Amino acid sequence: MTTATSISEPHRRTRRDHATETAEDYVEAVADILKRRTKCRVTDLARRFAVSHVTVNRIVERLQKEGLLATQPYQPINLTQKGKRLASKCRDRHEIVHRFLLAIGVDEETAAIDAEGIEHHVSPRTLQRFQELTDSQSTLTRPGSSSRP
Amino acid sequence: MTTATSISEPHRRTRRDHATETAEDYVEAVADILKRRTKCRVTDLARRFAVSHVTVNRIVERLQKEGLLATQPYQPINLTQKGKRLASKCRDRHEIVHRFLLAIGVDEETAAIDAEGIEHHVSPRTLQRFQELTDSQSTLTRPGSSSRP
DNA sequence: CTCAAATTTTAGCGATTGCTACAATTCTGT
DNA sequence: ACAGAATTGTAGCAATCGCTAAAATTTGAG
Repeated sequence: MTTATSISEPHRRTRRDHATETAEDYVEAVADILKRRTKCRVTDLARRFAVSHVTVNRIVERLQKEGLLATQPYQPINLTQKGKRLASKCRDRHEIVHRFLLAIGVDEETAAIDAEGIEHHVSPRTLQRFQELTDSQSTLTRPGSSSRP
Repeated sequence: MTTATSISEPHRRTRRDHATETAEDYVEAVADILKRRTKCRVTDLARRFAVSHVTVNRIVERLQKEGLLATQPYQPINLTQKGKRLASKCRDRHEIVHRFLLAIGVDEETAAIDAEGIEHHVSPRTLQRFQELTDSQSTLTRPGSSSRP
């Protein structure tokens, strides 16, 4: 074993992974917005992510090239089939994480925030355990008494 | 509440947050390497993160400007007091997440990988629940029991 | 319809992180 | 001590994401 300290699998190529996270956040957001309103526009995404519309525009452009989003100049944004599939997967994963956090006694607001950050880093195996433990809500929900409101 | 759709707290300014994650990963790595060997060098970090030594070099330079790392040209890398404090905090958090994943029945390898990704996104409150549930290892460790009730 | 408002796009800047190629320095074996 | 190996630093490129300013387009009010 030449360099078997503990390097192998972990430690992602951050740059690429961050771009992937962005893609997931965006398709998830577009899907969510389309569920509430009739169309999703650059401005909607800019508000949601609290960034400028210019930033959104460029990211949408990239995701279009990657075949996740579809749009025409000055027109609303739609999901491709590929985008819909990814959005659905992300949504499921997101909800499992969110419900799990609630199940172990994390308050609603914290759970919402943490789920956003955690969702991209949960492997299928861990996700499955989250799911199982949320379903069989054995004795998890037992925080000394949920925090103070 | 002007725009209280559900935007407020979540959704970080990714760029800044990613830089912060990198900082945490690096001080944590430097601390870990210094615990095993006598000194930490650029090459060690390049191997660990599977990136080129050039990338490491530039990041070390940035973290030095931020007062987390200390080094001289062509010399090994050390942690400043501030860097040590951050590394210690990250290490604790990392271990809590890791142990929690093991406690809920995730296999060792998956737990190691996921802990790396999750650690940066766990709030103090969620971390506390992780800790509490790991300690009181009630009925968590029960993988494979996918029996339907 | 027409003109102003809202929205979207383009141009251009900076920061961070990835790379290769090459130069500079330190380390090592003889 | 010295030459070659290993390590570290520099130069310069690209991708992603953040911004402001200004141009282009669409929308909407009168």
